[in-house]
Amino acid sequence: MSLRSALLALITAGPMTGYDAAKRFAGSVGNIWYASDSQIYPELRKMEADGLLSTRPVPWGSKGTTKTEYTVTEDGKAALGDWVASPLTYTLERDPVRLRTAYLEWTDPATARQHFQEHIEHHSRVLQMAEEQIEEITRRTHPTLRRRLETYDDAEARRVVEFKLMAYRGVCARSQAEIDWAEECLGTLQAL
Amino acid sequence: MSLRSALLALITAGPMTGYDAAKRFAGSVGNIWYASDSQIYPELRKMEADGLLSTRPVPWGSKGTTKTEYTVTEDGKAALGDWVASPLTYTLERDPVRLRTAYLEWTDPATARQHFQEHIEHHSRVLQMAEEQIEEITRRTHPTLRRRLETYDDAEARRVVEFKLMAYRGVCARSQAEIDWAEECLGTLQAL
DNA sequence: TGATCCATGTAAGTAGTTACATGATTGC
DNA sequence: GCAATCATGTAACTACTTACATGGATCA
Repeated sequence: MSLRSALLALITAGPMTGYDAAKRFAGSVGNIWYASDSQIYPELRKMEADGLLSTRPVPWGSKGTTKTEYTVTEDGKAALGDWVASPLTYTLERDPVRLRTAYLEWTDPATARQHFQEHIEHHSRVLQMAEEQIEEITRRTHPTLRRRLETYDDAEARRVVEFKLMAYRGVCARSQAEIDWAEECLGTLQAL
Repeated sequence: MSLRSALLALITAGPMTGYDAAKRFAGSVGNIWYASDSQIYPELRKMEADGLLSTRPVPWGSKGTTKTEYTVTEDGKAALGDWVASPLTYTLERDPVRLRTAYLEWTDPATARQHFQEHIEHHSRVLQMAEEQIEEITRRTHPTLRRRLETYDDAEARRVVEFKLMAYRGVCARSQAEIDWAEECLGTLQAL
């Protein structure tokens, strides 16, 4: 139900169409919980069917065509509240990187080195993304956040901003740890 | 195909029955790539069908019953080699903890605090598990590793051990980073 | 004789992936 | 007139989860 919660949380920032939701998703929550457009559209419909979202057709173009605008219902807000308050279920480790690392004796040193280098590159990209988000959140230039903050007073807004920052600081901390680890491994590899 | 690779890697330590594989899995690779018994048994059969494992019935009990012993074939070893050498595909972030964190304004401070405390508890357990594994690997008392090392000479064995250690050091580094992050968040929460 | 291993699954369901599919609109 | 963006999906597949199911062997 994470996708559902992510969408619910996103749309609490304000009513938006499916397309708009998909775009905003990619620029905000999607950095933390990735979902493809082909997952988002059907999920929105299911959420409407379940009463978490209400819809309103809004005209689009000149030919009388419409697009669908979604708004979070009271039930939707309640569901979001339930979700944040429910205990997280931690699934047991399932880590492709560590799995690969544990059996690197089955390849040559050059390939092993490359494995760690790619890990560093990947997490450098993630780190950069997270730092950009932190920047936009701190300066409150992030479009979706901006919209969300309109409905809060100053003290509440500070709280809202702080939680978003915590999340991305976590992403940074994690990626930095991954980079440090991979660099240490590269060192050990040399010595081997 | 990670489960398949994990099983392949496990059974390169030496021939084992399905039950034995499931038990050893839980005590070794399973710490890095969890799988339930109900996933393991059918996968072993599929791997046999695909020629990665060969089987031999071994008698069990007194009533002429048998259990199946699996051995990695040459094809299986080749597949394992291909897998370690293939580039890892990094999927985009999908992080339930960060997702939850980003929307903690939808709950009360006490629940928010609990969220981070549970995170710390979870990662403390993971950290402890990884440290235990490191201990057993370093002292070479780990039963599956011990069996694996029989087929290697001293220099190779050192290399094999080192990769296992790298993997678990990664698990430690990650969990430690998670704990540090959650503790920092608890601090920020107080100040809020 | 009862608990605890040993031994091996199936069946139904959920979540997510990959690839494909289509047409209208706006701005240069 | 053409590209980019707006708008919205479906279909087939893979991986994993949850819950259930069964019976022999060993040992106190």
